[in-house]
Amino acid sequence: MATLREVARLAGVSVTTASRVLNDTDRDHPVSDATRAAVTTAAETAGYRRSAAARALKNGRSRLIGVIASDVLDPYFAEMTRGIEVAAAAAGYVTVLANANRDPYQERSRFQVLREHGAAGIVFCGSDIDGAPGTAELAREVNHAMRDGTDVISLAPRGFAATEIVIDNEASSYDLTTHLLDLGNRQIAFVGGLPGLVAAEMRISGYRRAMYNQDRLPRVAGLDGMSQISGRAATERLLASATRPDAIICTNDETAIGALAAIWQAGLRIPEDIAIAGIGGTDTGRVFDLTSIELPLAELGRLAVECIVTHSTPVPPEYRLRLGRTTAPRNPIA
Amino acid sequence: MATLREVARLAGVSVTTASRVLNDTDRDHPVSDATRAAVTTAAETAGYRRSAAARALKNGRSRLIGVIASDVLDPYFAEMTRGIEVAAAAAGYVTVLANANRDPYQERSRFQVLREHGAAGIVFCGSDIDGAPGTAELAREVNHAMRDGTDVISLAPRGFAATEIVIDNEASSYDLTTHLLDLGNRQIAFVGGLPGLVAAEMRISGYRRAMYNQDRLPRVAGLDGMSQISGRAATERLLASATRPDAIICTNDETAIGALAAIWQAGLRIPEDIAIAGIGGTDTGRVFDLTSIELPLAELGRLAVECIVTHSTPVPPEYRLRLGRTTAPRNPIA
DNA sequence: TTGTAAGCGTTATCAT
DNA sequence: ATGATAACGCTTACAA
Repeated sequence: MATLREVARLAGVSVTTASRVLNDTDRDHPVSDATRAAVTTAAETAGYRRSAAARALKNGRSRLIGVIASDVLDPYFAEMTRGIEVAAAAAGYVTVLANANRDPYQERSRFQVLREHGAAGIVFCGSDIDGAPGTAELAREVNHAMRDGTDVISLAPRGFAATEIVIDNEASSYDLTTHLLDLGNRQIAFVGGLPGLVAAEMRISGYRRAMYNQDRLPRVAGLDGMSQISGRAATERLLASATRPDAIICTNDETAIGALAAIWQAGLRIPEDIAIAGIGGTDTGRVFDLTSIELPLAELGRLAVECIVTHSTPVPPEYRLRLGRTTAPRNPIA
Repeated sequence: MATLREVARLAGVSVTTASRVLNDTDRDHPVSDATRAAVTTAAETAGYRRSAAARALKNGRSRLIGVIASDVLDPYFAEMTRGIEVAAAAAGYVTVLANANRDPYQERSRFQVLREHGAAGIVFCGSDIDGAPGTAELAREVNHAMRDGTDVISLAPRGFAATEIVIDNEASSYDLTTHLLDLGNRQIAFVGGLPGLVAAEMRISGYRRAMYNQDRLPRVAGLDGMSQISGRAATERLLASATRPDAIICTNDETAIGALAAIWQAGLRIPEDIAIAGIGGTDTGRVFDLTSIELPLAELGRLAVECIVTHSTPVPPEYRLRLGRTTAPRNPIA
C-alpha cells in the first residue's frame, strides 16, 4: 500500500506538501496549482490510501464511532444502528458494532475495546437493568472515557452520566393506553418486559397510571422478554386464561408482532376480538398496520452522531401515535 | 490516557519489558515474576489501555473486520452480522459495519475506508446486481486489497474474486418448490426479487426447474424488492388476480412475512386457502411457524471470521428444510 | 532476564 | 509556497 512518502517522491515534492494536498484539515493551505495537480496525479497512480492508524496515532483520536447495542437483531436497535451508520458515514466516520446482551460486563469489555481504538464517541442503544452486577464498574469506565474527551451518548435511560437522547417512555405508554381506553376497551393487558429493565418499567408505569386514571385494573403479563417469541408465548397464556383481555399493549413492536402471531393462530379476529398496540414504530410493525407509538429511531441515531461530531447538545425528538388497523373503536356492550 | 512509557516508568522497568508483559503475542517471553507483577500493578493503577492505533501502525494491520451489508435492517443480513460480531469479539477483533444499499459505488467507497483502517478482513453480505454500474471499479479495488493481504470474503455470490462461503441458492429453491408440489399444490407462484440480483435469480431458476420438472407453469411476481412491504404488495396483487395461486414461494423470509400479512388481511386461511414458504430461516419466520429453507446465517458469519483469523478455507454448511404451519398436505380436488 | 533504539505513516511546528 | 524534522505509542531486532 502506497505511503505518503512514496507519493511525495513520485510527485517530486516533500511529504509535507503531499500531506497538505491530500489532507482534509489542511486543504486550504496555499499550494500552487501545478504542485497540487502533481500530487493528486501521483496519489492516483500510486493507488494511495491514507493510513487511518497513523492519523489516529498522530491525532490521538480515530474517526470511529462505537455502538453498544443490547441486541443487534432487534429492529428497534437495528434501526438506531442504521441511523448512526448512515449519519456517521456522511460525516466521514465509521461505525463499530458491539453486541452486549444487556450484560454490564460485556458492555464494559466492549467499551474498553472501543476506547483502545480511540473512538471519537460511543453510543449506547438500550437501557440497563436495575442493580445488575457490573453496573458500577461500567459507570467508572464511562467516567474515565468522558474525562479523556470521548463523547458517550445514550439513546435509552442509563444509570451513568452520559449524554442522554431519550424519548419519554412513561408518557408515550400513558398516551397509548389512554388512547385504547378512549376507544372503548375495558380489559387492557400489558405484555412484555424484563425485570428491572428501566425503559420497559417506565412503559409499565405509564400504562398503570393511565389505567388507574380511568379506574381500570392493570394486568401485566409476560415479563420474560422483549422478543417476538416471548410476546407470542405471553399472549398465548393470556388467551388461555379465564378472562380474556379485549386489548393488549405490548412493551415494543417485537412483542406485538409475537402477539399478532398468537392471536391469528388462535383463530381470533384483530381488532374485533382483541386489539393490539405496540411501542416503537418499526418497519415490521408498519407492514402489519400495527397501532404503535412511533419513535424516531433512525433520527435518534443521527442525533447521536451529530452530538459526537459537532459537540452539540441536541433536543430529543417527539414521539407520535400511529393509528393502524390492529385497533378500532369498540362499542361497549352495555 | 496512560501510555506504555508511563506504565514502564511507574513499574521501574523499560517499555520493552512492560510491552512484553502486557502484550498478547510476546506473553511467553521470559520475565521474572516480580517484574511481571510490578508491571501488571502499574498498568492497573495507571488505568492503562493500549493504543489500537499505535499497534495497527506498527503491525501494518488492525484487528478490524469490516462488514459490507446490502441492508443492515434485513434480518437475513442482521443475523449474519451478528454471527460475525460475536465470533470476531471472541477472537479479539472488532466489527465495523457498513451499509451499502446494493450500490457498487457505495460498496467501493465503504471498502476503501475499511482499507484505510487496515482491516484484517472484509466480509460482503449480499449478492450483486448483474451489470450494475460501478461493478468493475469495485472488483479492481477488491483485487488490490487482496494483493495487500486483506482477506475478502463473500457470503453471497459475487462477480469478483473473493473467497466465497455461499449456500446453493438454486438447489435450495428447487428443493422447496419440489416439496410444495409433493404436498399437492398445483398453482405455485414465486414472489419477490430484484431484477439482476444474482442470489434472487438463482432462487427463481431453482423454482422454475422444479416446476417444469412436474409439468407446471411457473409464475413469478413482485420482482420489485426483497422487503416485507414489497412481499405484501406483490401478494395483494396476486390475490386480486383472476387465478389465485394455492401456494406462494417467497424469495426470502421477509417477503414471506409480508405475504402472510396480506393474506391475513384478506381474510384467507393459511395454509388451507393458500400456503406460504420462505427462504432464510430467520427468527421472525420461526415466530410465524413459517415453512422455510433454513440457512445457517450466523454460522456463515462465524465461518467468515474463522477464515479471516486462521486463513483457513472453510466448507459452506448445508441448508435444511424447516416444516412450519404455513404449509400442509393438500388433497387435490379431482 | 532486561534494555536500547529504530521505525511504522502521519501531522504540526518551525524554518526558508 | 515549500520543506526538514520531531513527535504520536507501540513492537521487535539486537545488545547486554
